[in-house]
Amino acid sequence: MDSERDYCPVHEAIQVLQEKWTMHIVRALLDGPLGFNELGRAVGGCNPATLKVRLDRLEDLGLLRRTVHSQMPPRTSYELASAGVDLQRVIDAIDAWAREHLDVVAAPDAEEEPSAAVG
Amino acid sequence: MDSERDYCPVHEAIQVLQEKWTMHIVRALLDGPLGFNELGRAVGGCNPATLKVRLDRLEDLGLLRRTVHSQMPPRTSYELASAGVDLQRVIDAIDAWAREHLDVVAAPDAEEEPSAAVG
DNA sequence: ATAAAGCGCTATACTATGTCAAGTGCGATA
DNA sequence: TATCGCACTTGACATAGTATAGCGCTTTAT
Repeated sequence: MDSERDYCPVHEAIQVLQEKWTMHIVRALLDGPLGFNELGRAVGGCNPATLKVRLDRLEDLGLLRRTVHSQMPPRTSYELASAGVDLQRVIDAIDAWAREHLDVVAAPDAEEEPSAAVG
Repeated sequence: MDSERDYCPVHEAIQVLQEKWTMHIVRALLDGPLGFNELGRAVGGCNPATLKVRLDRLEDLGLLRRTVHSQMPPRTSYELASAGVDLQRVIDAIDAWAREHLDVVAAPDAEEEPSAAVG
């Protein structure tokens, strides 16, 4: 299906980023490495099954690194690789957009003009 | 659940953007208004049921505008509102990231260094 | 010493989300 | 005249995500 048209990296990127929890995971890890359960909580309660699947995929794509510190008791940490860190730009863009447009939705005050006061 | 912690627009934005097809829809509409089926095809084959749900939500959020040109035969067009157009930044960021990092995945050539030749 | 909690998962059974196919009523095209 | 295409809607289905429990072990609390 994808391979029929010429390969489009943006399309591919969107496919990855739109999976549930993925962006939250990236965002959480931008603040520094976290353990498995810790990360699950940081993103707002992702269940372990899904979390593992996402993490594996992101590791495969080279966006993050998994480091096992000890088998027993289990201790692992997940940390963004440079390709993952570069997603900061994306998160920042979303952040900027959200502050400008979603706050308005939350507080229906202005209608058309974003006015000058944002930051 | 969300309302327990203080409201976070970024989190909210991610919730919207991570729904399947949403970013593809926005991206497609950045090139100009499209009809319903046309849009479905442009995003790569979204089914009408999901497409309608997304479109309604995006309209609710004020990201796009739906214009009915005629009831019978049906003719409608979907067009980004200014809040939607502003997502261009987000798409651009994803685009830039994807070109730098996902192309490497598609063409396993270099390993660590993205080298100088990208564009 | 003993009990409870927590780590990083995995398995299982479940719900929600997204998909496919068909169908509507009419006008344009073949 | 038959077929297609428009913008959807409906309902049966497949897939994606969720909740819960549990593993073997260590640390902390009692």
